[in-house]
Amino acid sequence: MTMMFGPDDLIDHDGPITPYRQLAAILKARIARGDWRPNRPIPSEARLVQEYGLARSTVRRGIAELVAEGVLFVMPQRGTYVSPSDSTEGAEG
Amino acid sequence: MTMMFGPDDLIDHDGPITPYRQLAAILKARIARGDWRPNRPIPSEARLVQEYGLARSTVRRGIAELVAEGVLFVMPQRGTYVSPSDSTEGAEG
DNA sequence: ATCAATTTGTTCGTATGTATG
DNA sequence: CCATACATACGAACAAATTGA
Repeated sequence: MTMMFGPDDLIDHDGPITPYRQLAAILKARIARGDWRPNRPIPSEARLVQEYGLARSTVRRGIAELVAEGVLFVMPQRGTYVSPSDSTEGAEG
Repeated sequence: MTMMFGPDDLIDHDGPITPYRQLAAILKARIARGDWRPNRPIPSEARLVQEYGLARSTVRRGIAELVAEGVLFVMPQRGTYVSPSDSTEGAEG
């Protein structure tokens, strides 16, 4: 299996895949990798803006993608969190 | 081998070859020459319209020709990209 | 209660690019 | 050629709630 994304992967603004989809894929990969655990917050939108060099609207779009997938959930004025998974977790808990 | 087309080649509107085929040949030559790399966008349709003095429909027709050949691929609302080739491209990454 | 910093929610404007007529 | 529609991206500004001092 090949690793598609990493924590320090950069966004390819000229690539065929839209930046917000690239971000969604990167965040998804980082979650799967365990960078952020269930019920734990991911970096703030502002932090992701800095880290990946994207506009905030683009970051929000990428996050919205994962919220729609159930990977993330948002607590307004609090943060964006990794959804608790029903199958993946529970091993060591 | 001889170089048939170049970046600043012009379209011969009175010649026996239709303009859209001339454009397709020009673009193909420029890709082979390395003007645009795999997974990188070629100039926008509007840009090609200006550069070669063609109608947009003609540009689109020429592009469609190369898409059919697998030389280019289009990402809607994003751009037209050079297909990643397995044999035509150079060894240098 | 006041102040400041942080974080998500929302809207507006501008630009680019394809899709279609 | 022009006009319209849609999708995407960036930038800026403001609102609302949270947090900590």
